[in-house]
Amino acid sequence: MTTTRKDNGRPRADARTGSSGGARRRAKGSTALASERREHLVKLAAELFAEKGYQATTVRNIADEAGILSGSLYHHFDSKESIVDEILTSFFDELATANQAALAKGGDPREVLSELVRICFGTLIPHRAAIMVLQNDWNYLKQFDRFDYLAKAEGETERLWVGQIERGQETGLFREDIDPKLTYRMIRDTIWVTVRWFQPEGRLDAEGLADHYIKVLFDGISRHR
Amino acid sequence: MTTTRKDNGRPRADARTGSSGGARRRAKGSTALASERREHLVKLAAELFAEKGYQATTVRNIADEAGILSGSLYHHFDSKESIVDEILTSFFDELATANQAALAKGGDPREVLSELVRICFGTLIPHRAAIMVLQNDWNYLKQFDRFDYLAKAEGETERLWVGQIERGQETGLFREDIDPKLTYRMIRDTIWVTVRWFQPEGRLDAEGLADHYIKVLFDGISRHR
Amino acid sequence: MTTTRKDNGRPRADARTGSSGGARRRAKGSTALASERREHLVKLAAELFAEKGYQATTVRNIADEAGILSGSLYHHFDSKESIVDEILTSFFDELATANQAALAKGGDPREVLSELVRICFGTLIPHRAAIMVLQNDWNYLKQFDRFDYLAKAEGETERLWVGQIERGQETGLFREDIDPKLTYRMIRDTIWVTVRWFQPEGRLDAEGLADHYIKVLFDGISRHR
Amino acid sequence: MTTTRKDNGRPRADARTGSSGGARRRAKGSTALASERREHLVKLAAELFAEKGYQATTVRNIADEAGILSGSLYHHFDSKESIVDEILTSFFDELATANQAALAKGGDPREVLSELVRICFGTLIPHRAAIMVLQNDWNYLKQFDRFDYLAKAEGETERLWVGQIERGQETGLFREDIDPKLTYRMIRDTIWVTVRWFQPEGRLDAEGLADHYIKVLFDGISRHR
DNA sequence: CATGAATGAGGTTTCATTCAT
DNA sequence: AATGAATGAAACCTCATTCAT
Repeated sequence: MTTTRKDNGRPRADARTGSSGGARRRAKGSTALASERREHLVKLAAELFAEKGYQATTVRNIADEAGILSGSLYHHFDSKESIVDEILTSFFDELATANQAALAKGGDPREVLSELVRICFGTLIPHRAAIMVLQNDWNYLKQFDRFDYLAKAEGETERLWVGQIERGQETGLFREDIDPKLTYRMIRDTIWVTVRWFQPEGRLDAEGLADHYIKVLFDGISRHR
Repeated sequence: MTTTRKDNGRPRADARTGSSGGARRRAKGSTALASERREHLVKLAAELFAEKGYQATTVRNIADEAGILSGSLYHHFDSKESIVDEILTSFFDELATANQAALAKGGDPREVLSELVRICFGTLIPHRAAIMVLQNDWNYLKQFDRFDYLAKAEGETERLWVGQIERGQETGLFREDIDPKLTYRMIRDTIWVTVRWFQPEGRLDAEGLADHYIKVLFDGISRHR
Repeated sequence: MTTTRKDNGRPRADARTGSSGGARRRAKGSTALASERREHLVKLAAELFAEKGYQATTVRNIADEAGILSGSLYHHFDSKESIVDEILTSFFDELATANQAALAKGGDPREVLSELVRICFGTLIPHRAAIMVLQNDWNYLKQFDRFDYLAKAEGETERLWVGQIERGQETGLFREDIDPKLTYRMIRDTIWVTVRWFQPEGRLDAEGLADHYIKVLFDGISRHR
Repeated sequence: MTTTRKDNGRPRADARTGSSGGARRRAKGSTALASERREHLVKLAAELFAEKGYQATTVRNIADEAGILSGSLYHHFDSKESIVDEILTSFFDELATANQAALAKGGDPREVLSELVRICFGTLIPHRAAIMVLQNDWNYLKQFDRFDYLAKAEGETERLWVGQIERGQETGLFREDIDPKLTYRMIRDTIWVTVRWFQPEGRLDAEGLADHYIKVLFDGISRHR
């Protein structure tokens, strides 16, 4: 996972070259340093993608930011797509891991759901770019086979959430008159979409946001006696 | 408002065109028919923008869909921007009008807010494209001075909603421990973002969605007593 | 066959666009003129391909020759590949037709073979570029699925020739101790490869070349009795 | 000839390097081993050139095949050109030597010509790559001054062959009604071009091919009484 | 002897837009 | 109202080559 790679770990559908492709080894020394440079570039790209959008960010923009020529980027990455892929993969991997942990920890559905919400809000700062890209450019990216895995990952997450909501209904914790799937989607969207206006330096930090949302989510905005 | 126009009625801060571009409108013959053709083209463009995104949709895509050549589109529109402008303006105009009406009708904050929510969900179908563009491409479009008016309109809407929430808190209808502005944003985002997955033919129609959401919004997902 | 087209008549494997692609009609008036311009460009490209090779010729080279910008070429053609495709298709179509005609005319194998040889030499001038490209760049072009049809066409031609040689052996006209397939290949290559040095203005024209070759082919270079 | 060299022994008309590049050779330690490594690399490159063509083969392809990075190739070679140069030189040197030997051996023109033909076919396997490159990429390579020597070498070979054919006509061995130069070219091309489809493991080996061709060449494909 | 990073030039292609007809 | 040709800028990407380490 931390080796120097150009193909982002996923198999490429590179039909044209065909022929040999035999010798692409590399395993030597400076993996760590190479990775550092690479990660730096990814970070620069991520910021630009978040700011201007994936499509509107040119590879020259990225290269300029890094102080190199656009062609030089291709020493580190296969393509513009593979940069964004790396950003998204990193996000999804971390999210999946955290979700699994929350589930493993156990607790009643309300506790689990709270934890899941907190996890989501918790990614807002470290994975701001990934979430921004997903919000703004997913519609564009989804057309490429390369990103099919994202839809799959989202499907699994949905199952996880919906499962908890249903369990909550069965155990009498949650109202019966809400649709689990619909509710999940609204929760999900409500959280992620905050990335558009959320400012870490603002009045509320991510945790504060989470608390606020959990409050509203479970009990609504009405005053209950 | 219904004349054949190329400049979309709004003054543009388009430095490039300089001073000459002022008087390009026409007043010729079949205004009505021309307008019809124009609206048809806008509708085609809207669908494409919604499907593929504004940036990813080329003027050729639009022209192809209309069965004409891309250059011919410029008979009807100044630019690609002015097409999307038209789509967005139409949406915002209608929304503002409806909002004003809801306010004028009066009622307690809970009733007004319910109505505002219903209005939002009500635009999901007729203005699907505009909302989709706003969700996916706003980050890109906002960089152009031309679309500054959208941010302004949004600001006004915010004031309107926040006002109602605050009134609800003052009159004891809503909890004191929620942040009005934050709450507004979450409501707003939650509603609009549904455009991404909402399918009119699905289990729930827009009205059903609205009912569901209002339920959760006011009372949360927890079972009370 | 003579309509204005960008896709060269063959289906493209354009997976990415997917979506709509509905309206690419065109059937109107100036087909003839459009075709003229297009054919002119093809001719310019053909000359360059013949002179410098397909790979070494840039679309900018072609555009320069035509006095336009490289991007403008894409108003007429899908891609550089489709230009060369057009050149090759035109050659193969004509050759296949002529071959069929020669076969239909009948005659003993020696007569038919003579005619086939003459046909090949006859294409040397009008289809110089296509033959040159086939000689020099086929190894490169064959890797693209798009050109699979060329290999198929060549296979059919081979069957045709080999059939005649075998018939010649059966009827006692040709020696039994030659391999029909091998012989065909040598004849074929010997003819086409002349395109590298053949000069229409030289001592021998294409017909002279053909006569000379037929002489050697049937009776060898030895003096017989 | 066997020293480690980067400039391939031949003076380059390479204006770019200017005056400095003259003294870059090395005379250090393991000349023999270095030479071995070098030859190995040339062989790898040769295979790729033969398979994909010179232009289409990138230095990265070659480096990949060798399991090193593309930049590392420049430790062994001046440039991509000097690699192919080495391949071609080796072929031409060997061919010239063999041709001289055939001439020195003497015999009547038919015997000499047979031997020359056999020599050509004999290079098909050991110098497959060189011949392939000459067939496919000569048109491209000839534009560089560096390869002028190839045209010169070919000129000498032509004189040699044509001389034998003319001698054969004078001595009554060959028909008078064939053009010596034309005939030479056809023989030459017919032989070399087989490299495109010749498979050592196929029905006929190189010698078999030579026999077949010599048969047809001298006596034609017709049955003579 | 090799790496890893970068250069710089140039490649094909895209696309909003213009304009004479 | 539309065509068809072209522009011009810019996009992504490739690749031979250089060079400090």
